[in-house]
Amino acid sequence: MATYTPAEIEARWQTAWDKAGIFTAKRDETKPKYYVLEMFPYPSGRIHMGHVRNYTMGDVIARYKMSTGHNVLHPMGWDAFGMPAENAAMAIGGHPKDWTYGNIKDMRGQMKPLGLSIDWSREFATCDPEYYGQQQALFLDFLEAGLIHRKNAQVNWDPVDMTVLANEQVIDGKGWRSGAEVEKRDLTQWFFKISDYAGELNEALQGLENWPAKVRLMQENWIGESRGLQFAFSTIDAPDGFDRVEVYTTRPDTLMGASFVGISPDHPLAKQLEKDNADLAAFNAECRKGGTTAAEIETAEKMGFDTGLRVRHPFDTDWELPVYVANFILMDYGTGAIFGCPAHDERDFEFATKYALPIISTYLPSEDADPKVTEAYVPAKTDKVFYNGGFAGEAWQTGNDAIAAAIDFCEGKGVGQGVTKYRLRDWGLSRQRYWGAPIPVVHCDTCGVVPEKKENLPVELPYDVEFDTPGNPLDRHPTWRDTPCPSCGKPAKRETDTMDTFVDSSWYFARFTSPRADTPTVAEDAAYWMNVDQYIGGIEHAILHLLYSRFFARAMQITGHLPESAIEPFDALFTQGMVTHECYTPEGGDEKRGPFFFPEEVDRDARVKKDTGEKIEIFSSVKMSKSKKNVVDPLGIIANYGADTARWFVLSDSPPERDVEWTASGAEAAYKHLNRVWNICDRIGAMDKDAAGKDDDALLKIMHKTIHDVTMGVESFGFNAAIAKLYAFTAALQKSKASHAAQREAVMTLAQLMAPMTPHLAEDIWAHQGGEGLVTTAPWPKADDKMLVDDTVTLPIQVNGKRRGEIEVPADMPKDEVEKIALASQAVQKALDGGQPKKVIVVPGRIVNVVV
RNA sequence: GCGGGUGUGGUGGAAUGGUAGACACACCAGACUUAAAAUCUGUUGGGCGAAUGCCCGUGGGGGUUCGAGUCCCCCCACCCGCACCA
Repeated sequence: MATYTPAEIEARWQTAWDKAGIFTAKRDETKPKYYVLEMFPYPSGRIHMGHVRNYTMGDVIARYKMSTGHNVLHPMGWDAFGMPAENAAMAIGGHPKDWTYGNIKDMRGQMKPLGLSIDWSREFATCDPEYYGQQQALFLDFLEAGLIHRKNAQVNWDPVDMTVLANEQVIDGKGWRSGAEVEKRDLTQWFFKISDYAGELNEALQGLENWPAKVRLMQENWIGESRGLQFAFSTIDAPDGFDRVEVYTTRPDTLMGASFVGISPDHPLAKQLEKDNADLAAFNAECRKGGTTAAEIETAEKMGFDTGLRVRHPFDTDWELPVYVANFILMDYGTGAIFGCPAHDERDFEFATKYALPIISTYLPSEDADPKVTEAYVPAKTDKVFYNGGFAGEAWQTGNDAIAAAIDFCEGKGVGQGVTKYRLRDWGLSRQRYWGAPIPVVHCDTCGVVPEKKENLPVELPYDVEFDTPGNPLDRHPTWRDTPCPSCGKPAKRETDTMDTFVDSSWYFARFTSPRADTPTVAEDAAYWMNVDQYIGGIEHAILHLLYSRFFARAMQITGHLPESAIEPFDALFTQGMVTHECYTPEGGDEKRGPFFFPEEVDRDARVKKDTGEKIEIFSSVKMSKSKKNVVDPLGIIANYGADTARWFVLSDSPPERDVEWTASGAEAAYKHLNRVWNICDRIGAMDKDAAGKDDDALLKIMHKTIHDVTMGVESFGFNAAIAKLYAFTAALQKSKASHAAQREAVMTLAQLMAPMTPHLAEDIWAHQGGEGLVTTAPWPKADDKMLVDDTVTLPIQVNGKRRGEIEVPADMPKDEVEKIALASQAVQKALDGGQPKKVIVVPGRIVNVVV
């Protein structure tokens, strides 16, 4: 008997697919197109199980769509710019470019054995000058269209290394290399005006019906639309030019509970006042220390500084409020100034308690509540509110009404106006780093900031750079910066900032439609292939990458690079879970700190380390990471079991949107199953072709049900459920005594249904059974509706919602007859005990419930 | 701090508001074998019972419903994101 030899089978079929060229996508107006895309990988140098899972899911969709008559585009590329390449250059020497391209070569070599249906002819890396040159062209077009502007922004500054740090390089407020306390610094930087599109991006979320609701919700919260009142406090004896302090509030209904005005340490007024106030200057400097992340700012202790300045309440000019500088107020949001209402805001309450400011209640939680405020009362939007002073004579039913009514009231009194604001900030794209796409502008002493001419693109990165000192090597390069001004021709300097890598990934999906063109896109190709029909990637990209891409699609449409129909570039989105694994430490080890052992170093069942016999501890499954050593190398799995086993396993055990735990026993089981399928094929091949069988119909009935269920499963990302059905079908086939013809039909259908998941094994079975051509290009099997319906159904009988028996009835029996039979059943008779049922619910084909 | 998510047997998980635990792992028993491995068959949520059966059970507590793992409210635990990581 022959045995299943995945290594040989897989290599053979991959060669066959290559020869047939079936994955090369060409425009074909006669077929419906289908564009399936997995988020492209960062070339770290090694594929991991997360990649295997992500690309296998995309491959299942791509192969399924191919067999249902679609013209499929399924490309792959590399998100190749970014810090790790520079870090590697600094840590181990070498050059980011060499490191990156070396990694790409390695990873491509590791991905090919997976047997993915990828059109490799479209492959590119974002660090290819041919790609980022087109990106620079887009930048220039966006700039001309007014979609990009320059302004100041804060960065993390390491005062010892004299360099800008990424958030992830700031650890506990200190630089990761120098250990120096990080400062916030202002730099002039480029920004995409994404905030101009906040309203539109927010509104269009509603049309993204095939996106997960949670991603839409996360984006909605991120954009953060709010309706509020913008108004000004007039100041008393303030410096020139600061007669008023503009504030924005979403809670104008609590204006009569104001007790202080707070401004950001970066507010112009704070900066003006600190000139004559050393203590305030010191306070502001303290606030500028620490990281720039939202989490750090919001969890930092609330600190304030009384500037001594006073303002007048807009509704009572005798009422004076102090102006504090406070560390929790962001200059980027609203006007950088707020009024504090401690009675109805938890943060303001904390602040007012700390600095002994008045706490004035305007609402009470109930009519007879104690008016003495011991904690902030924040009415929910739908809460009934009980008015307690404030705007005389105004009374509102709920918190929500109160806000809208307060805006009307204030506008009527000439105090400010209602405005809609967004939390979304403009997208800063400048990075003070080498390994990114150079921003194609020139700084000229005469002409100022001048865009580079398109014919001079790409502005290529110089290769001869040094990483021995921190900071941006482009700044130190002796000649690269020198260039004639594109406007006046005099000697000028290039900008040395490069683009955020999120820019690279914000349009790559469009580039795949014409990857070699000398314009960013080609109209006919973009029109044919866009949009991405199915996009697949990690939930960690739910906000930034996906929001930036949506903005880019709009910007590219405005500048003529994408058709209007591609304004939302991803028709359907699927966010898949991670691959996790147990962690192993020595006995008494720490779950978070280790030290850790690799899975192959331990004997899991004996709970010992293999070489030393040392006892080990097993900790729960978490995301695979190098630091925890809980990684399983896909290459090892492929070498031992083959790619089909790896593919089958990552699809089988968990729903795709959830995390999947990699277990050695699970992988082993997947391998055993594929062996079983192979053996069944082998057995059927050896059968007597003419021998009579029995129960052919039963086998074919299961077959058609499986076709139906697997088709539904694949269409709805229910891969794990589809695989469960395939297990059941396999078991039925294994036990079947049906005729050769029926069994052959069954095993060939099994191969077709498995083909998207385990394509190599499926091809081999198909060929063994004499199937025509490749199973990959064979049309998807169709379930025969007649075979799906059963003549009789088993209905559970419930009494008061508890299962008490069952009846078997013809599937098409009318409701009243079912009811009769149910009532006559032993279980119901017993429960009725001679009485009458109060109510009988018959759900046809489902259940009968008798209420007694 | 803010935002999002998850919670079902020993384990991963299944279940358009309609028989909770499909399918798989693990365990146990059996077949085959001199033996082991491989393979095949069967059992397996907990409790009570000789038994047709009965009671309990989807993180905890309430609610809506003829019927709730599923919908609503409150609570607990864990995970993810937070704008210069990709």
